[in-house]
Amino acid sequence: MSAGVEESSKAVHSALRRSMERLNDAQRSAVEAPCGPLLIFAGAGSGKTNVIAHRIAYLILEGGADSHQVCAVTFTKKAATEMRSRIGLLVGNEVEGIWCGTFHSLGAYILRTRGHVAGISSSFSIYDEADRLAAVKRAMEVAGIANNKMYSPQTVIHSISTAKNAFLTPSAAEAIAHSSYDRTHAAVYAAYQSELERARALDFDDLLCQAVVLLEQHDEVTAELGERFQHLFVDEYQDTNHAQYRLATLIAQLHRDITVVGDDDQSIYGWRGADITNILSFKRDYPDATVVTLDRNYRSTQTILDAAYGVIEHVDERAEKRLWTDIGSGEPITIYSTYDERDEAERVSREIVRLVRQEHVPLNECVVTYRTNAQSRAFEDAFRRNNIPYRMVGGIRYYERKEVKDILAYCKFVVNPADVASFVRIANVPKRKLGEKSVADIVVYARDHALTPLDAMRALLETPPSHFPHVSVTQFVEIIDSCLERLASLPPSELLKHLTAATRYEQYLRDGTEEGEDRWNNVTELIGLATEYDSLPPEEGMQTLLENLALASDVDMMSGEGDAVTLITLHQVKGLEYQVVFLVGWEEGLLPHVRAIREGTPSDLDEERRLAYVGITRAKEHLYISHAFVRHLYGEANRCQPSRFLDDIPEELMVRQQSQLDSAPQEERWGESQNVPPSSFAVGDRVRHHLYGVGTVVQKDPSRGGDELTIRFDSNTTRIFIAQEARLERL
DNA sequence: GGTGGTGCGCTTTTT
DNA sequence: GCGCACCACC
Repeated sequence: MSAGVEESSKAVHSALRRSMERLNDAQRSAVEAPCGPLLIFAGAGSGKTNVIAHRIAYLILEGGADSHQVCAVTFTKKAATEMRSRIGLLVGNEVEGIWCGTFHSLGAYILRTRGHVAGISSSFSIYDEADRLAAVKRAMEVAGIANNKMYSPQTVIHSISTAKNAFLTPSAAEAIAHSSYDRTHAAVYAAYQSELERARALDFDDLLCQAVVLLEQHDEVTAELGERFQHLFVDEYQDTNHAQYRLATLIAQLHRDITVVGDDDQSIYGWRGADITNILSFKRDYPDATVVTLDRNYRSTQTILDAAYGVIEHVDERAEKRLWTDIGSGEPITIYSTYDERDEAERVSREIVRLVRQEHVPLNECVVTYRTNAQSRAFEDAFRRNNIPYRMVGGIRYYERKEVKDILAYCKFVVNPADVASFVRIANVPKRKLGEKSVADIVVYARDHALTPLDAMRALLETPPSHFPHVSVTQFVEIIDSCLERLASLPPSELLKHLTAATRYEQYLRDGTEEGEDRWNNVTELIGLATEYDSLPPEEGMQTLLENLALASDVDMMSGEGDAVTLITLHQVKGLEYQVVFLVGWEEGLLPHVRAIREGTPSDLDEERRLAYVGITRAKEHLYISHAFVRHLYGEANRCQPSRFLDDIPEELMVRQQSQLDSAPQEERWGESQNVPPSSFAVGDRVRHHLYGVGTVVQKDPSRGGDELTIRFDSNTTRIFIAQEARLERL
């Protein structure tokens, strides 16, 4: 080692020591805990990522561990990127050796590099949700099951996913089925799985489950991997499902150096199979485990923490902990009682404008968070009306746009010509007179002769049946062949350019409309994205590009550029923090969601509660919570009661702002009031509403809480009001 | 085989 | 209130 390198390594060491001086006692004990099982209960805003980064840095710099033996698993790619850069600040270039990624990418990595011992092709495709749906539909056809109310693809997908997470093979699922309903699902599962095998494709569940099966059946691979990843770190442990739990356990089996970090209070993925008992019984799995609780919060005011505690303390099964801070109590929480979702969005918009103008809050520090994606609409409209820039996370994802999916499907098909889902998607895009019927024929021929769709087309061109679209198929095969020839030599971005040229995709999209331009822009954006993989060996670059896009989440794609308010769901906002947080739609039926109330178990309600908790703890300084008395769903007006969770926030922490507009007094809970005298409005009356302007009463229905008036406004919008509540002015 | 109309079902949350 | 699936017609 040269003197220069030694010098710089000493500098890094002292940087780490200086940085560790800033940790509190609990954080330091977590960082310095000896190798071996370690459980860190890390409350919201307790400096969790910082602690993991320090522990890994400490392990490498002070403990002499090789960075190549460190594996850090997170829940999202964004978290992985964040983790990697934090570690990099402490250990410098050493960070390059660390394996850092999501559980699904870990599964993909294991299967690509070692799957061959189980007969898994290293060029397998990853089927996303849409591919999976299409495959289930094909499987239902093959199994002769009609798509009806009894057997919808959605319920089948759910059954298959549940079966996979329980490590049931199709035949095992069939064996334990004790109703014709279950047997039918098992039959579709079997057809679906052979559909995937033929396509050399794995779905999201397979990435985890098949990796586990591989390790369980091949001790030598487990041992090799255990050596490779001697130090395992798992973030968001409360969100791990059974398969992820087993994967982590298998990797850690050899060296037993596993650090898990999580917060049972932030477990919100139970519906997706996450098992909160994984974290609660870590001590049972590893009796010698060290347990550290981080309960000092560096993010929020005490008011916000107390509100959060008020909501979470009612959860039955939780590890008791209460966050504290020395930041001070700060501002009270503002509660907005609003008329409907439009009013709610308008109030939030005006407050954002005020915050920006008067309190100089950057828009980037404002977030609006809701339970369901559908709620974003009212806010998009209001923000556009008020000229407030916003960015929306989720909704129509970039990589789910048709044109992006089409181009990616071409790439997937070139990399893996067995990929039926991709083939079906692109066979006739752009239109080349290769219709549904012919495509189906090719797929069936491929299935019957154990060929890839590509080879099936070649065979069919040799001995074409009657009415075979010879010219179209030849054209298509030529395009794919031209890409195949270049796959090993052209970098991904160049191959994409060749592909768009060969398919005349630009001409196809740029039809002169503005929408066409947008769509072509999405394609060029994709080509730009692909250049990031150009430095890898071409084929590997393409493989990695496809894998990263398949496993990217919305939050990963969220750009931090530009000054804008963020619109995001409660699930996706976990892990993020903002100066000002608006929690909207706090109504019975939305939060908690009807499904948790109606057909759910008490633990489903607890999960809703934790969702509320996650929302509250995102706020650094200002927290606003709003609810509406009327909410439009499926175009219909629904009366709503404020969420029960509002009752659990101590009254002295909040300031209530009733819409002075059009709602009844707060004490009077909606739906409780009876015998409201009929209103004096009649069909045909001309009225004025302060938000919607002038309109005509077109319908009047007496209801429990007052007369429901349907009013058609001159602006052409129709709204339903409760006559006694809405401040309507007769003209 | 492609296009355009109608009707139905749907919205939790996502790697 | 919208998107998608199905069907009738070109």
